[in-house]
Amino acid sequence: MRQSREEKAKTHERIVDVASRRIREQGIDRPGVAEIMEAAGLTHGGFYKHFASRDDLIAEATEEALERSDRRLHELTDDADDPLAAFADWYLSAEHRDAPGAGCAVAALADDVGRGNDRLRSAYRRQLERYIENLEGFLGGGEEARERAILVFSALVGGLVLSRAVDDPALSDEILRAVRESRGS
Amino acid sequence: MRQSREEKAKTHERIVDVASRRIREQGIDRPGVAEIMEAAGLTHGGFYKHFASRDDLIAEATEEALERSDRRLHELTDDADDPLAAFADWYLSAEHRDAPGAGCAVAALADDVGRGNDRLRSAYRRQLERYIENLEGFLGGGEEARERAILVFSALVGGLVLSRAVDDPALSDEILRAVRESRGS
DNA sequence: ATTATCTATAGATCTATAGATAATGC
DNA sequence: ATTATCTATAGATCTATAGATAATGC
Repeated sequence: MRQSREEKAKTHERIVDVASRRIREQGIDRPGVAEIMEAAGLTHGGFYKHFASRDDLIAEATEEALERSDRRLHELTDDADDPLAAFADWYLSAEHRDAPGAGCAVAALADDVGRGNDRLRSAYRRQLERYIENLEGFLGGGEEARERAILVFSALVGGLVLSRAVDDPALSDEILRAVRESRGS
Repeated sequence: MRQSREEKAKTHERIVDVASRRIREQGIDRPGVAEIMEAAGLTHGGFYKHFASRDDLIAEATEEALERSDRRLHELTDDADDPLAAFADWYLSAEHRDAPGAGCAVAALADDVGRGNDRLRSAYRRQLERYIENLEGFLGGGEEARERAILVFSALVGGLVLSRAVDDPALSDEILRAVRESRGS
């Protein structure tokens, strides 16, 4: 059942999309090649005609997840009156907390990338820089805007990962609320 | 080469110590039973006389790493004039960033615990509550001290994990400095 | 003829167990 | 006699490859 070249490109994309979701949900180490291929509607044997290795897919999937995070930021803020509020309210929402597979890769993969290879760390740094630049703009630019942007984004990431790790829903909500309402001030 | 009961208890502790360090360095999934036992100076066969399963060791090692984080906080702050500054300065130091295996487990294991089982999440929540209570005290108590404690700790955790994940040393230092100097204000 | 995917499997790695060994402790 | 650790290995799982199949595209 061979597909056309165009179909193959779509298949490739589908594998990367599935993987980019699974690694945010399960971490970089857990999802196996067979699991990812099955979720993409394929058998695992064909995998190596698309990727040189599992590591290669993970790197592509990480890059895709990070770029998707950037597109999300623009969707949320491009037309917003108060872009910082729009972004922070989504970032620290229960919806975002409860759907890591569709959420910010900078938060979901922070610890994994900290232990990862150069390709992962480089993609991660590029996306973090984009986040910081955007927040800097939201904060009006000026003298200490970059420093404040870094502080605000650190609090958002920290609040989100903490809210996901605790087993007490009330505490989890409290964390989201506390960081959201202060908005780093 | 049998050891005494007392020796066995020490061996058990040594295995847990090694594991608590390795999981902070490599993540919860990576270090294998054989690797941990070898680092503890043992062969892997004896492992199951100490633990029911690998999961069981990981849970004990996570609990140990979290409690160690609490002891560290007290060492740093019990005699400090400005306990918040003493804690934040260590938390966001290059030394802490560069030695995750000996550092705060709440940061090193945040994403892993978010994907983990109830035992891990429960231990994590208990340690996070202790951190918050202590920071609340450092902030002088009062009306909004708890909310501010949550905000400050979120920024510390976020700043640390971001500084570890990026591949640019200058940016990494900048993140530590930005969050440290603002101290959540 | 080429190639995208499938079936089948080799080889490596990892958890867990079985049985042997040798020192402890009743 | 009991038991802490060791050697050896079973069984499962995972990455990667080989060869077959069937549709594309020169």
